[in-house]
Amino acid sequence: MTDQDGAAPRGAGHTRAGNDNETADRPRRTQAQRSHATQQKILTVTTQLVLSKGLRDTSTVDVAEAADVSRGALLHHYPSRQVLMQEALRHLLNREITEIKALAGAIRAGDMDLDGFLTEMWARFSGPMFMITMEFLTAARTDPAIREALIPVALDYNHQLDEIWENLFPDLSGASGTRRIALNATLCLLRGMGTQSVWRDDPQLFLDMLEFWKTSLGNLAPDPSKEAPQ
Amino acid sequence: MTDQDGAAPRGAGHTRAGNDNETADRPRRTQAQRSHATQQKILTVTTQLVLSKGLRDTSTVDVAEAADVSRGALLHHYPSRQVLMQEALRHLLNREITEIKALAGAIRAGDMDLDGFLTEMWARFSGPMFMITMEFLTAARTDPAIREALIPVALDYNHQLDEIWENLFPDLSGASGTRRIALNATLCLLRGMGTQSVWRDDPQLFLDMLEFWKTSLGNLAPDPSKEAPQ
DNA sequence: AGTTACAAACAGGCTTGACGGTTTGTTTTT
DNA sequence: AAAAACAAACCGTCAAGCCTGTTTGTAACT
Repeated sequence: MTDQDGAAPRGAGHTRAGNDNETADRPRRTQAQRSHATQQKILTVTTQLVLSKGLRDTSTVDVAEAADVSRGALLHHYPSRQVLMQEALRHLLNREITEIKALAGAIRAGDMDLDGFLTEMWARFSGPMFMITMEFLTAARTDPAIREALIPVALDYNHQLDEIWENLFPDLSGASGTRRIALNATLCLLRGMGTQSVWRDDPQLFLDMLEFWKTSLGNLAPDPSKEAPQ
Repeated sequence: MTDQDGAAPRGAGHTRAGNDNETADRPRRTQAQRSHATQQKILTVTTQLVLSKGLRDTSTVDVAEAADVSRGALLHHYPSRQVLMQEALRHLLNREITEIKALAGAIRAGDMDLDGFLTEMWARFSGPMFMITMEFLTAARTDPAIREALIPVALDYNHQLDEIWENLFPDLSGASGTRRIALNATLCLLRGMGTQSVWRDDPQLFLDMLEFWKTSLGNLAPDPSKEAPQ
């Protein structure tokens, strides 16, 4: 929505001479550029529509109109609605994974602690990304195609968080089971809070829960007991 | 599906004598009985279809066929698809609330402790009821009608759990804030676990998370040894 | 020239709500 | 108590709208 592809006119190598008159409004991009720009636009618009209208109420007509391409063009790049939605999901989660990787970098560099990490994660789980994910997740329960597309990226996502968690709780290196459990419990809490926020408008309660959880986790790391080797 | 209403022939009070010949195959119910039976059947079948096909993929034709009534009859009782789904949601959650009340009774009677309660709740949040609820919850985000139907019953549901919680943590009577937060965090954890179970098949992990959380909650009650149920 | 990106029109299927007609139960009249 | 009038439950069909995927055609790029 923000970046119109027409705003990047790179009228590079004309193999063929002549027709300079078209350079004004027709940027003359390569095929790959055209394809990529169109596809990005379509996928972005698709996730936005899923956010605003819901997955099942987003038709290919809606997507084509919002992306300002013809339905023919849409079907050219994504031969069926199913493929379109699968790709939109992968696009969304892969983008999210790269952002999570940035977080991991900050934590490794010592620029972020557990508190900041949880705050950041809550911002994500109460934001648009999670809501879109929930649309797909709900659909995945009864739609095998969505489910198949969801599982690998979700596993990748969780794996990234696992690495982050390892840096946040180095003390638990022996009890990897406990760390895995604590991470997953934390994520489930966030997910549950995210779903609650759909119908419940009580930001303070959510912050309190986060604080409550942080103190619970705080008891994990430090001294109070030596963790058993296995 | 399993029970045909014709299997319960209650040819009770004939105000009018005569016509015994019809009692064999025509039970002769009152209007109210007919209505009630049909409506119950429709609502039950609707929730079952939402569970198996998803909310948006459940058409009124599906419901009519599965409930073994004509579409005309369906539209007579529920004048639009929207109303049907709203009523199905209320039906579902109200039934759930009565079951929760039974749990509350068991806890008041001392027949159930925190551990048992959490196990029971996890059984619910990983079962069909929660999955159906998730369908409606997801729809509620973008569908105001569903949202309006959801909020009051959800509040009622939470209120019932609040009373249960009060009996489970009598020691925290002073810090009602903490208790409320702990309850909601617990529910959010369960909800998150429920959503995870859609695509993740690792029962042991879920049990471990539950155990993890139980110990965390155990630290809440100041005195782990003695809690006097007067 | 040949491939790729895009556009527009079309056919088929599905869904929803409306409508007229039929059966079943209830009330009123005699 | 029987008949008649009424109301509610129920059934089958219909038109309109939407969505999907295909097909045929045009412009752009290599």
